[in-house]
Amino acid sequence: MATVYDVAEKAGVSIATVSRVFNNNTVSQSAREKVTAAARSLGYTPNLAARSLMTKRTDTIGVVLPDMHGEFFSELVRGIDAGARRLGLHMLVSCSHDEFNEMAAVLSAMQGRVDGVIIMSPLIAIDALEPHIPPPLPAVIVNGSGGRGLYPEVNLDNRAGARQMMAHLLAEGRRDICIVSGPPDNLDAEQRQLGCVEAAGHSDCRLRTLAGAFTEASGYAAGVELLAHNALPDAVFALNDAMAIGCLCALAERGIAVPEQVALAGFDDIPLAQYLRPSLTTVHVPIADLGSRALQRLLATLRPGAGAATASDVLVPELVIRDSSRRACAPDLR
Amino acid sequence: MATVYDVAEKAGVSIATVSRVFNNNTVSQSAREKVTAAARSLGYTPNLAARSLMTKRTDTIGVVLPDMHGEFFSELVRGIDAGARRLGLHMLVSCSHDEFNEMAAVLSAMQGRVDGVIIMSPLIAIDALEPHIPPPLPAVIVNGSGGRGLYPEVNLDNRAGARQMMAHLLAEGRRDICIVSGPPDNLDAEQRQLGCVEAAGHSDCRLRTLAGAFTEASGYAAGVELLAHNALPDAVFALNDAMAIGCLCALAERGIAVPEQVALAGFDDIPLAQYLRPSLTTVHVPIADLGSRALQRLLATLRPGAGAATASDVLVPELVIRDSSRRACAPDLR
DNA sequence: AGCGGCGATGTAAGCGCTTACAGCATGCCG
DNA sequence: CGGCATGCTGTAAGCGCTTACATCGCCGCT
Repeated sequence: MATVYDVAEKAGVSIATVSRVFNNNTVSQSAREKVTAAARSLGYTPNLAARSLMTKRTDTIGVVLPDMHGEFFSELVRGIDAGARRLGLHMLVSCSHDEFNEMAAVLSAMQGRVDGVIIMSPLIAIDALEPHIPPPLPAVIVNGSGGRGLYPEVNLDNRAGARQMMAHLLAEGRRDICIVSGPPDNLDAEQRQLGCVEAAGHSDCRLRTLAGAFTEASGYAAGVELLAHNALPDAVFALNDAMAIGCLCALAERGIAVPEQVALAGFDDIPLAQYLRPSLTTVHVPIADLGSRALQRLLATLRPGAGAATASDVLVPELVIRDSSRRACAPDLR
Repeated sequence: MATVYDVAEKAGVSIATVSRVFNNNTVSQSAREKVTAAARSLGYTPNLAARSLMTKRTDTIGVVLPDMHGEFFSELVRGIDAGARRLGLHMLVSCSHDEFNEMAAVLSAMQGRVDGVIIMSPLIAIDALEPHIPPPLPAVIVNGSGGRGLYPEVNLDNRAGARQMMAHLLAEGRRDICIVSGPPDNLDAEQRQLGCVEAAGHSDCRLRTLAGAFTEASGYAAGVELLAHNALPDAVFALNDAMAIGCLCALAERGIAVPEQVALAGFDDIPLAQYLRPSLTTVHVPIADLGSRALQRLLATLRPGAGAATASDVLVPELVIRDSSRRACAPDLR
């Protein structure tokens, strides 16, 4: 590999000039041309390790995810990537498998490789995690909670989303609602459930809960369970779309008509929610926005004064009403 | 940040000893203990930039993806991540948006940040890309084609998968088959289509093609198109599951019974394919395997002699027959 | 004509680390 | 008891880069 010395020699200038050319500092036009020509002919690329040794920057941001399953994860990364690319930043991605020790390990391994990290941690409470974030490392928490304000957070208002959905179901006249919950200790799941309970509290409806795990299989199981006891509710609100799909499958197999006999609702608005039969009523979560917002926040701490930090860091999801919950089900022919 | 010097001073040893402790070289037990104690109390972490400056390794591998949409991408990354973690490697992820210039830019930006790259490029022909891969950078191509053997490749046998599916549809007695194709220039799509044509050639069936784009929306549009002309085929083979779902939606809306009137098949076997009504017959693609296989391959070139390089680098997908294509549709009650 | 100022360039000092090499005990051999 | 292999440890030389500081023309000014 060619170094600054090789380029300097070939161009007939000093290494400082070469370096300045690559860092957009003041260099005469003629010198700049000589250097670029020499660099090209030698196939020179600055050694980034050496550079970050001097500058103490890596131009890389770390992304720590709970897991890498499904739509949700890819959307988030996409949101972050879009912004990062524009700013010439790279993305170091790792996942913690929702395991505390792994999380700590990942974090300390990122130390020195990244300028900052975006941590998504719906399962692990942030305050337990904080001591494990290497102190000088700027971090932004996405979708976590329980932080003590040490790090900026970007959250989704899961509770508000759940309340909206409940309000909709109640407005449609549903009074016996069954929630299919998320995995234990999952913060998203907890918040969504909380929202449901809140909304139900203001009404005269009956609310039951069935255990789920945010997977299609668990939704299916919940649907089967529901039918086994011969006590079909008015409406089923699965706390994410994957479970709603599983549940829909179980209901359809047994010939239960949705939404005529039971209304069904999900949460997340994954792309194909609208292509199910019946199309799925759900809560739209702007996942990619969550990612790009987190990046903005991180950059605000990284390069103070650069981007105006967004005022709010709570995104409110939006109710999407489709066929699976409509009383008068006029087939939507688009 | 503490450096080797600080640790050395605190531990009463030389910096060489400190370094040796962190690189598992021969150090006396007593020295090792003193150093680890000092390091811990100072919160010392080796500066990785400095380390790679010396060792010329980054312990990071790059992953260049066409895009970051959906299940496919996340599965692939998951497959790579799993292996990388075990080996203490990091993952630098970027995406090229299927754009040639972006791809070249991403690749050159990775230069010096990674020890090798895994490139997935179903749209951009490899031989055009090769000149843009920085020469000293080991690379593995996933799911690309047109390479001139400069880099190892890991491919999926899309053709074989499509042939299997066609054989199945023919065996079920379908004779008027409509393919919903993928986006133009997409290699996966081309191979799958080729497989279909091959299989049809050996039979007396009629084969038509409708343009698609691997999205739910394009599948839906294809379904609408099919119905508009009042010329329903025996079977629809969408070249990926997303389109099959869109198509199923269109058919269901018009009251077409699947599989009674039309058989429907997809390709990919995304997790929820089995939770559709009817459950979707498809071709199972071991995406995560593709990723981990690529990683193995990359490591074989990175650390010669380490892992026995896998003999084959073509994965054959597997036919998964579900309800959407069965003649006698006994509802599968699981 | 001489001088202050300014922009372009070169020199050299590190950034924090690994590692070749040398030095120094120690224990064993003849 | 001297000599030598052996095992730790320290010294110092970089890895390739950025950047403070010094240098040096050169211009425009009085």
